[in-house]
Order: sequence, then structure tokens, then C-alpha cells
Amino acid sequence: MNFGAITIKDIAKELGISASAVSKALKDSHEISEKTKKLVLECAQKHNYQPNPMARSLKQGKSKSLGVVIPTIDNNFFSQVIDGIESVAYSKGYNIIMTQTHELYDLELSNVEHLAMRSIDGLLISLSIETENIDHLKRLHNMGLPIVFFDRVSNEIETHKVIADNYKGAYDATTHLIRSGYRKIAHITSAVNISITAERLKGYCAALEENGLPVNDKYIKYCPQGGKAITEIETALTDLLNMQDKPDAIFTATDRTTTTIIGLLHKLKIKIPQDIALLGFTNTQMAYVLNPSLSQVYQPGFEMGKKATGMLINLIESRKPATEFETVVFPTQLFTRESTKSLL
Amino acid sequence: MNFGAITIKDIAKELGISASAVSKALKDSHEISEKTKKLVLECAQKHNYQPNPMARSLKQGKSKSLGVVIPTIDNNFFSQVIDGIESVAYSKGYNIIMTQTHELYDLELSNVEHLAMRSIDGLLISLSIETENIDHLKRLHNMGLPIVFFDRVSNEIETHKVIADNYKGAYDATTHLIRSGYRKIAHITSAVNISITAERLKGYCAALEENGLPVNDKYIKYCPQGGKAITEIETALTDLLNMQDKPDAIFTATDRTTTTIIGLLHKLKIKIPQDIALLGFTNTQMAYVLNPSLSQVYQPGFEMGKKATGMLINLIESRKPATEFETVVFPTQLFTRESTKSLL
DNA sequence: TTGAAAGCGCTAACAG
DNA sequence: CTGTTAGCGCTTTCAA
Repeated sequence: MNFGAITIKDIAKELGISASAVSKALKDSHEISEKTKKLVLECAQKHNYQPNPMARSLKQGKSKSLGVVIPTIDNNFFSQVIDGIESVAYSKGYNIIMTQTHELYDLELSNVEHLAMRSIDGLLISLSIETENIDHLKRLHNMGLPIVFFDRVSNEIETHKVIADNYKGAYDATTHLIRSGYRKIAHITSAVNISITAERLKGYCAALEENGLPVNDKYIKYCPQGGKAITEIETALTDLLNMQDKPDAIFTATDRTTTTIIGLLHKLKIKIPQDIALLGFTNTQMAYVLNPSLSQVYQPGFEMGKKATGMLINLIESRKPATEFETVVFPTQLFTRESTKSLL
Repeated sequence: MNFGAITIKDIAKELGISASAVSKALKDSHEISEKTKKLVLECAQKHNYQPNPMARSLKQGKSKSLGVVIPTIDNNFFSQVIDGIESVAYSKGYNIIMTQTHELYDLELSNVEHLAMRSIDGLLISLSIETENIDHLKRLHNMGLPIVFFDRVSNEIETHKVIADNYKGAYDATTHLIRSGYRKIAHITSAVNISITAERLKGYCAALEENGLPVNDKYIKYCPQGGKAITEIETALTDLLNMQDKPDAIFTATDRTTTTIIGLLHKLKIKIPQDIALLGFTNTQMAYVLNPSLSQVYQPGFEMGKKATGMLINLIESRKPATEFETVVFPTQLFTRESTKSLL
């Protein structure tokens, strides 16, 4: 770090003035003469002076970096969120330190600790599946660390949150399946404890009920690891396919589950949608080239990232501590394609 | 940052000893009595003491963070590389600061400057497509910043590099197409100036020549933006399809190009592989569920990230400046599927 | 308009 | 074994 970099002191020495004068000149303070300013600026330019951010952070108690904690980067939704986060953060002079939890509580814990230790100014987080207890976040939040949740949120901390309209996304998806003539709609979802699971499940149930269809618990399959392990998806699918009254459609709740299921059905030579229809939450841009083209519920990841970051930076930079917190809900988009072609 | 955090001074005061004693006790120095150590440790524990990394960095001239510059995160290959980078970095106590260039030279420049300013201890970089001039990297490298290139490398800086065997990957792919009976094999590749383009092109040509097939320049299409814009891929494809002697197979050189081409061919109702075969470099895990399942050249992204990071950390931590530099080449894997089914 | 001095939190050389 | 001191680079009073 700071490889042979020039410091304020060096400039001061070269110009025969004091370090504080240089510091002030550099930030165009009114208490420095134009002449001196010009001299300093030129000298700084000449040596390509870059302020040492560590020193500045140490002094000012601000690091100008944001911590980002997500389950995994290898996911269309999250990489789009990251793009959104970056776009806002950079424009406001923040850099981001990104970490993945891989859905593990222990990793989330250590990543968060590590970030806090790293003196981040704020934290953006989407909880891991394993995370049931968020004391680690409460502690930091109570100490004054601004936190904004997105996607997988917790109600145990009062702060800004950014989510997709998971309820409506699931509701629309299920309704579309029903309208297309499917009656026995299974739901393969993520772990039972995370926020998006509950919301999506609610939407699914509501659509069924509104259409006079029974909610059959046997049609609801949880993947405790959120589909990280292909085996849990396989088990869920096999269970469904082995049922006496097996489903005629599957509504999958996550990106990974959706794309994996399509692969598994392929392997089993089960035709979509003839044998079973498929519709899922996924942000893949390849949905239309999958075989068959895949109906999808799309979340505006980029916008969600932007919004969350904007809110976080507001929290960080606002003079007075926030007292009003917002939960911003973004609409999802339903794309209907061959995988849910109408039976009617 | 450092929200209400306890400092060494606080501990010193509470225990009625000096700050330096605490500092030494904390690092288990032999010049501190066991009794004091125990006291200090307990007190630190009690208050959940966390050293301030800024202060430590400032003092030690090390930030324990690595800069990572990649074209885009929204790419299977790169997100796998990141996973590899993270896995090694964390285990060695480094955190990573990641930035995307989106294939733009200006963004690469500002990201690199920003990272350098951020006092990173080392840099991992895969060059953007627009980058022809790497003076920005040379400058930092000359100032002593350890740099490791991966994937898209430059020969203008002597340092460690990690790449896939692009030549062999392309050679194997092309050979496979030839053996499957295809004779007019087009190559849609990335921008002409980046390293991987040249290497893959060479492999493609070599395979053709070894099999007595002509290298037809008209069959080679460059995408100056690396496929970032769908239009350039579309143009390349249309050009090929409009040729009198149009190709019977396409070998695509990048992840994005490959998946986009399959979509475009779909739209045009051109059957793969009956009308035209397709084989490409891509790390998508969905290759086998695409329509048709996609033959692919797979690069070991995770391992490449691990290796590059290991090398970088070695550079950073080695006492004497390195004089010998390595270019590590990872083998690619060819998966043959329906999109290149034999014509014979 | 400029400079001297103190201090952010931590470490390391040197004294005691 | 423990304390004093100085300093990393920068900012910010306060004094000149």
C-alpha cells in the first residue's frame, strides 16, 4: 500500500510551508491565499499526490466504504443487485467491500464481524438461510452502524428495507398457472425461516384459495439449504412425482431451484409443460432459450440495489439519527412462456 | 465506523497500565507477564475489543485488502473466479474490494486509481476490452504494487499470470466440430485486442489447418464490445447467415456470445445442430438444460481464482521482491452435447 | 493568511 | 517486565 506515495509533508517541505497550509490549500480553504493554493495544487499534481485514505479515515472516523453481505454472487438476482449497489456507491464516493455467506450462519457472522472491524460506514445485507438469530446485527446496529436490509430481511431490527413484492409475484405466478388450466400446483421453495419464503408462500396460498383450490401441504416442499445442494431439490421433486395425486404444475420460489428443476425434469424425460408445467422466480436472462422457454417471475435486482444503497448512504450522511424507517417494495414482473403453456 | 468501539487506551486506563503494555499483551508478547496478559485479555473480551484496522494499517503500511478488477460480475466464469479469490483471501486474513469495469477503459482506470488510493496491498485484474494502454498499471507496478493478472492478461508487465489453456480449449472445440462432420466452421469471438481472443483464434486456426481445412477470414467475426451489446452479436450472426457459402457450425469464444447466439438462433427458428451446430466457451451450469443442450468449453474459474490469489499473497508477503514470474495455465474441459451432434 | 500543536488508534524502539 | 515517547498521514483548532 501507498507505494512510494507522496504525502502532505513532502509537499510542505518542497514548498517550504507547513503541512497544515498544504492540507487547507488542498481543500480550497478560504483561509489560504490564491498564490499558495496554486503552488500547492501544482506541486500536488506534479507528484500525483493522493491522500492516504487510512489516515483520513482514522482522523475523520469515516471510511467511505460500504459492507455488502449476500448469500452468493453466483446468482443472477444478486449479481444484478450488486451492479445497482456499485452504481450508486461509486457515484457518491463510496467503495464496496463484498462478502458471500454461502447461506451459512457462521460465515455470515464472521463476515459481518470482519466488515465491522474493517470500519465500514454502513452495511447492506441479505440474510443467509441459516441465520435465525441476528444478535450480531443488533449489536452493531445498536452501536450506531447504519444497516439496510434487502431481499431477505428481518423484522427484529427497525431500519430501511428493500424487497420485491414477493407476495404479489407468487400470487401472479400461481394465478397464471391456474388460468392456464393447472389445478394441482406444487410449490418448491426455500428454507422455511427466511422472509421471502413466507411471503411467496402466502401469495401462492392466496391465489389457490381465491380460485377455490385447496392448499395441499403435501404440495409444498421446502429446501432447507435454499437449493444449494442439488440433492434437496431432487428429493423434493421425487417426492412430488411419486405422489398418488401428483401435481400438474410446479411453482418454484428461487432462482437456483427453478433452473435446477428444469434440468432434473429433463434428465427424467418428463415433458414440460405436457407432463408438468413449470414457473419460477428467476432473474436469468436465458429463460427464453431454455428448453422449453421458461416462464419466470423477475425481480428488479438492479433497481433494488440502487435503492437500498441510496437509503444507506442517506442514513450515513444525515446529521440526525433517522427515526422513520421505510420498507420499499418493488413490483415483480411475470413473463409467461412455453413452460406454462395453457392446457385449455 | 468504529461505533462506540473500545480502544487500547480504554483498556489501559481501566487496568491502570500503559497502552503499549496492552498492545503487547494483546499480541502475546514474551515481554509481558502472564498475569498482565490475562488481565488484558479478559478486559478486551469483556468489552469486545476490536483493533482499529485503519490505525493499524496506517502504522504498518499494510491494509490487508486485495483489489479485484473484473469486467463484470454477471458472468458465470467471473463469479466462479471470485469465489476462488474469496476462499483464499479470507483464509489468509485479507478482504477483497471488488470493482467492475463493464469493459470500459475509463472505468478500469478510475477503479484502479481508486483501489490504489484505497491502499490495497495487491491487485488482481482481468483487463477490460477497451484497455489497450496499461500505463496505469505499469505506474503502480513500478511503485511496487504487486499485481497478478488472470484471464485477460498483458505481456507488458512482468508478473504472475493465471490463464486457461485458451489455445487448447479452442483447438479441442474446433477439432470436435470437425470430427463431427462440420467443415465450414465460423468463429465468433471477442474484441481483437485482448489476449484470450488471440489465443483462442490460434487454437481454432490450428485445428482447421491440421485437418486440411482452409481458414476463411470471412468466417471469423469479432465483437468489439465482447458481446456486451446484443447488436454486435446479431450483426456477426446475420453476416454469417447471409453468406453464400454459409457456415455449418459456429464456435463462439465467450460466455455471453455463446448464450446469446443460442437465443438468436432460436428466434430465427434456425435448428441447432441440424441447420447449424454450436459450441462455445461458457461456464454456465445450465448448458445441459438449454435447448438444445449446449456443447461447451469450460474453464476452471474457481481454481484460477484460488491460484491467482495465492500467488498474489505470496508476492505481498515475501520478504524479497520476486524476480521469477510464472504464468500458470489451467486446462479447459470440453463437454459435448446435442448442439454439436454428429452429422456423420 | 499561515503555522504550531494536538490527536485519531496503534506500534515499536528505547528507557527504566 | 512495564512505561515513555514518537510517529504513521491527515485534519483541525488556536495562536501568531
